[in-house]
Amino acid sequence: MRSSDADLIRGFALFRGISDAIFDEVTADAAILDLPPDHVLLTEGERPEHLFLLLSGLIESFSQYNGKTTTLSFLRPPAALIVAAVWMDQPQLHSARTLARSRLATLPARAVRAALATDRAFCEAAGRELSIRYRDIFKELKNQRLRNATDRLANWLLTESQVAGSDEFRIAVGKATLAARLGISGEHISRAFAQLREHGVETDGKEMRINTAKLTAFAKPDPMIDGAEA
Amino acid sequence: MRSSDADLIRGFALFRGISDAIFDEVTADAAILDLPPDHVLLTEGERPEHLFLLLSGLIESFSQYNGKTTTLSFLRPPAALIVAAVWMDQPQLHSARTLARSRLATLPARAVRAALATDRAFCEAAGRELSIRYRDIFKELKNQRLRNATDRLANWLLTESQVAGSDEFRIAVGKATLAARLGISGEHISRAFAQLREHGVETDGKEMRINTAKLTAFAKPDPMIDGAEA
DNA sequence: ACGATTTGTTGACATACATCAATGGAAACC
DNA sequence: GGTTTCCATTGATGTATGTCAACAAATCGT
Repeated sequence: MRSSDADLIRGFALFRGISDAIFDEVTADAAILDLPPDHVLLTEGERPEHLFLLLSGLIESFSQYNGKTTTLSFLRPPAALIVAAVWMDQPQLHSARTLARSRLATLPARAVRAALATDRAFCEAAGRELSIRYRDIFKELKNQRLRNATDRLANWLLTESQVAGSDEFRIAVGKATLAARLGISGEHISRAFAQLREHGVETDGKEMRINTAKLTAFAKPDPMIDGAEA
Repeated sequence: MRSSDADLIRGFALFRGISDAIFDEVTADAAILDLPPDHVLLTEGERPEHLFLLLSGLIESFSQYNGKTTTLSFLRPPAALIVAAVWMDQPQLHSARTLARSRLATLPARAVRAALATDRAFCEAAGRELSIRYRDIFKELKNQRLRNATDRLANWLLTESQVAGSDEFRIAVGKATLAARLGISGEHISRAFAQLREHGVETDGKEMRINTAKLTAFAKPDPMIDGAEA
C-alpha cells in the first residue's frame, strides 16, 4: 500500500480519534483494489471477508429479488462499505459495483472485528459511522414512501446542486442509473425531467442548470428527509 | 424504578456484557413511563433528551411530510428507540406513538453519550444494536422497492406466523394500521387479503390461519429481505 | 468520418395502487 | 338492548408508474 493511500485512509471518519497502534493493526493486511467501471465487488448474501473503503471513484449498491433489481445508494469517497455486516459477521444485504473507475482499500473483516472488540475509540468511531448510515437509509425509506417519482428527482437535483456548490453541475451517472437510484423506470425519468422543465430545470445530456428558488418551491425539501447526514 | 424493571432493562441487548458500574451510571436517572394507547411519545425533528427502552406494549414509529403520514416500523419489547439520534445528538427522524398500553424506561441522552464515550463494552453493545437496526431498515427499503403490496402482506404474515410459532395467530393491530406499516391504503389491504385467500390465508377479524406451505410458495420469502435480524 | 452500439425520448397501453362513496358489520356506550 | 361509532369491505373511478415498441440522439470504435 502506498503511503499516500495510508494517509487518505487515516483521514476516514471510521478512524477518527483512534491510536496509531490500532490503526496499524486494522490496516496491517490492507490491500488496494483498482477497479474498472461496471465491476461487481460485493455480492448480496455472501459473508463479508473484508471491510471496503472507497478512496476514489463511484460505487452503486444494489439488490436483486425475483428478477428485479433496485439501486439502494450511490457511494462517493470517502465511504466505508458493509460496516454492519462486518461487525455482526452476517451476510451482506446488498451487492455493489463500480460506476466509474474506482480505488478501494480492503481491510480483513477479522481484524476489524478484533479491533472493535478491544478498542473503545475505534468502536465509537464505527458506531458513529453506523449511526450516519442508519439515518441516511432511514431518510431514503421516508423519501420512497412519502414522495412520488418527480418529487424524488427534484429533491435529488437540489441535493446534488448543493454538493456541487453551484446551480450548474454535471451528474456523474446516466439517466437509467439515476432512475434506478430513485426507484423508477428509465422511461419514467424522462417524463419526470420533462415535468421539471416547468419548475426551473434545464438539462443538456448530463449537464444540469437549475433555478434553485423555483425548484425549491416545487420540491419542498425537508432536512428530515434530504441531504446526507454529517 | 421498581427492581423488576431494572432486571428487565439489564437484560436488553444494549447492556449485554457491560459492567454493573456503567449500567448503574447510565440508568441512574432512568424514569418509567406508563402510557395509554395512541399516545405520542416522540416527535420528529426534536433533539432527543432521552433514550427510550420499550419494556412492554407496542409502539409505531411514523413520519409525516406534506400532509402524508407513513408508518416506518412496529416496535415490540425489548427494543431501544432512537439510538442513532441519541448517539449523534441529532434530531429524531421519526415520531412514535403507542399502539397499546405500553411501559417504557427513559435514560437521559447525556448519560448515554457519556457512557458511550468512556466504556468500550457499552459502545460495542450499542454498535451491535445499531447494526441490527440498520440491517432491519435496509431490508425494509428492499421490501418496499422490490415487492408489490400483496407480496409484502404475504411475507409479513409469514414472518408473524414464525414469531408466533404457529400457523394460527392473532395480529396485534387493526388492518388500517397494518396497511400503513406496509405502505398501502386501508382499502387496498382488504383487496390484498382477498387475493391471499387463494394462497392459503383465512382471516376472521384479527385471527389469522395460514397454510404455510401454500403461502410460502406464493410469497417467496428471502432471508435477505424478511425476518428481523438476530 | 462512418457505421454500429448504446442511451435517451416519446407514444400507446397495461398494471398497481389511491381515493371517494356507499354499505355492512362489529365493538363501544349509555 | 338499542344506538352510536368505528372499522372493514366493496365498487367505481382516477392517478402514478411500468412495459413495450418505435425512434432519435449521442457515443464509440475503427
